[in-house]
Amino acid sequence: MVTKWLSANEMRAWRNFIESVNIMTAAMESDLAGFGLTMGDYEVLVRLSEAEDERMRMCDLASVLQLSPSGLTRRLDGLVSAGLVERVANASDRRVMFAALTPRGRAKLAEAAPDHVASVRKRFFKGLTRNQIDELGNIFETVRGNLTACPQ
Amino acid sequence: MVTKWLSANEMRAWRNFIESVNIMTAAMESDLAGFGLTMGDYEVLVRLSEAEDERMRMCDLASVLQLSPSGLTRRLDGLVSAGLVERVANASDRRVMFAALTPRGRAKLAEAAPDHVASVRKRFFKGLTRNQIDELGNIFETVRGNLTACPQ
DNA sequence: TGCGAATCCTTGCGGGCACAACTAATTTAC
DNA sequence: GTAAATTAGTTGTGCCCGCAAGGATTCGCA
Repeated sequence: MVTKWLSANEMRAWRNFIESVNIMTAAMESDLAGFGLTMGDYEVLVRLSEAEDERMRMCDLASVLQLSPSGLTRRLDGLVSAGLVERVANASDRRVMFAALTPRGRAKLAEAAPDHVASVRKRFFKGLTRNQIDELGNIFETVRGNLTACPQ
Repeated sequence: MVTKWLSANEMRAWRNFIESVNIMTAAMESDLAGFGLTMGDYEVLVRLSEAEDERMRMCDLASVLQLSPSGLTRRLDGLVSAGLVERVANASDRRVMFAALTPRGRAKLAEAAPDHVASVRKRFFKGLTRNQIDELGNIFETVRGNLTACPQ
């Protein structure tokens, strides 16, 4: 089979994308470090804050966070010992554990969120037009759809 | 200071972007695993193959790969023991080490590249129009420029 | 020339995560 | 109704990486 290499414009898009992701994640990670949170921690707090009763089953949380079961267990360990999240057993199905936001977790998220949003603006949206932002939404909706459609 | 939260279209762009990155990197990592390479390994081989004499100074390589010095040392350890890269001392400045592609490294890259390109098409470009790809190049050129302009 | 500062790389250490194996609980199938 | 299969979560192990410290070399400037 003949390989169809990337065209010049594809290569430009791909390289700029990959390098942006690498640099941006490092920068945003360090932006959040001042609050004693990693981006992974922050994601957990956001997801829980948006969930019904501010709690989610471990497996659902692992799924949306794109994390292995063991990875989530360890990430939660840190958040639990920091008092931001607590584990809650479920009486009706004793296999499952809920991760639940604590008042301290809610407060920590409220404290960090404005800074994080500013970080997203500074690192990502700065200099982009309204049309470009809409187009980004379209493009990555397509990409995400493809990825979930053919998972392997 | 009043927080300027993300608008609906900004939130849509950001979420789709983040989730796409998470899922895509995992998928492409597993695509490459069949060749015994991680994406990090592959990046090293690509950079070296494009460099003059197929070799780069460790610190330059670490810089372009967005990697700490120790991280690069360890990543090279694996590639060296696999025989894909070799360390070459520099007589004129004995502090520096070169990472140099070996014939086996060149062959491994040639072997894996077609599959990797197909992976990029399948995971990223699939379903995007020519205009969207060009716009992606523009957008992430802006983003990358911002990131390198204000490193912290 | 000589000594302190800077540069380059490696090593010790610890954190974060995946895989596999394990326990516990629930569901399915016969 | 019970055994097998499935599901949920944790733990052991190992890899990858960053930070801090250290050793070697070179540079800068008096």
